[in-house]
Amino acid sequence: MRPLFHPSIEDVTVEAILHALSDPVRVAIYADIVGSECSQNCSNFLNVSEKSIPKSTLSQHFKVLREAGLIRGERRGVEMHNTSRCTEIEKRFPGLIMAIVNAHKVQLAGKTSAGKASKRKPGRSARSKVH
Amino acid sequence: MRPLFHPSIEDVTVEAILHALSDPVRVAIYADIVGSECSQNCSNFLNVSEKSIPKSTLSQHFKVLREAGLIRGERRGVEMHNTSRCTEIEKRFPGLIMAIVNAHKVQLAGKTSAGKASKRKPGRSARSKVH
DNA sequence: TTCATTAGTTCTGAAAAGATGAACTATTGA
DNA sequence: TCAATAGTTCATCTTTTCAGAACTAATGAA
Repeated sequence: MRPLFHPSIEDVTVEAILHALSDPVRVAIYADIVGSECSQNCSNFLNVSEKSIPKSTLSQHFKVLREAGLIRGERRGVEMHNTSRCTEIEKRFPGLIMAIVNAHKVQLAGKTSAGKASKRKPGRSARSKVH
Repeated sequence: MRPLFHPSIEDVTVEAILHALSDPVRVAIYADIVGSECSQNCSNFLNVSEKSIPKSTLSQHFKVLREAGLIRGERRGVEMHNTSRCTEIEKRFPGLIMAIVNAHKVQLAGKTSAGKASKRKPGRSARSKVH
């Protein structure tokens, strides 16, 4: 198996980052990786969306995130450990990642309180996470 | 001719914004519109890229920007006046537009000084603008 | 060792999105 | 009324994305 490609930070482009994060599944994945202490493997995201996503598609999504320079993927035995490269990117494009992740939070918050203003269900939050 | 569609600000999504700005031609157009006092019509952008862009393609690009909620297009007589909706978007997604536009500036700056560090040609800047 | 299992990638064909020339619409000015 | 201009829409081609099937590589059990 061909080793995974990761661009060096100076080759990372805004276009690629925006493109990668313009997909709802990919931002969801990325937000989870950024927001989690421990690294995450792909299978944790099989149900990131309403309908479950085929693993070939997930694999492609991870590839897009990797090749945009957003995450680093490391094979650890049989599974994959994905970590975010956000400190590197923060250096190159200050504020970019924060702004995007925040904007997404704003949007999600708006969605759940769509019908009745700021009254949210007491149940589990948007996506429960396995740590 | 069907009147132009503009989403109301609460229907604007991060995904659509990122997608719209993940295209080099579209960010260039958008940056120009944001950075210019007077509104811009489409034909000003026929040479926004190295090779000239067909007007059907330009028209599509403007449509994408409009429907993402990034710009407002108004027919004034025979031509179109495009203005940015950045203050609205700033309210909904604070810092987002700034971060993206800045990131793009960083990237452009890095490109021109690629060979010799921070020594740039004295000529015209990346794109000259007709005001 | 050998085999089954698990995690992920690659291949391939189908579906969706994007680009663009040609035809069209609407406004202006001669 | 007609030509010119600015932009849109349509039809077609190209590119990208999706997802099932087949494949690879590591692990653990027999």
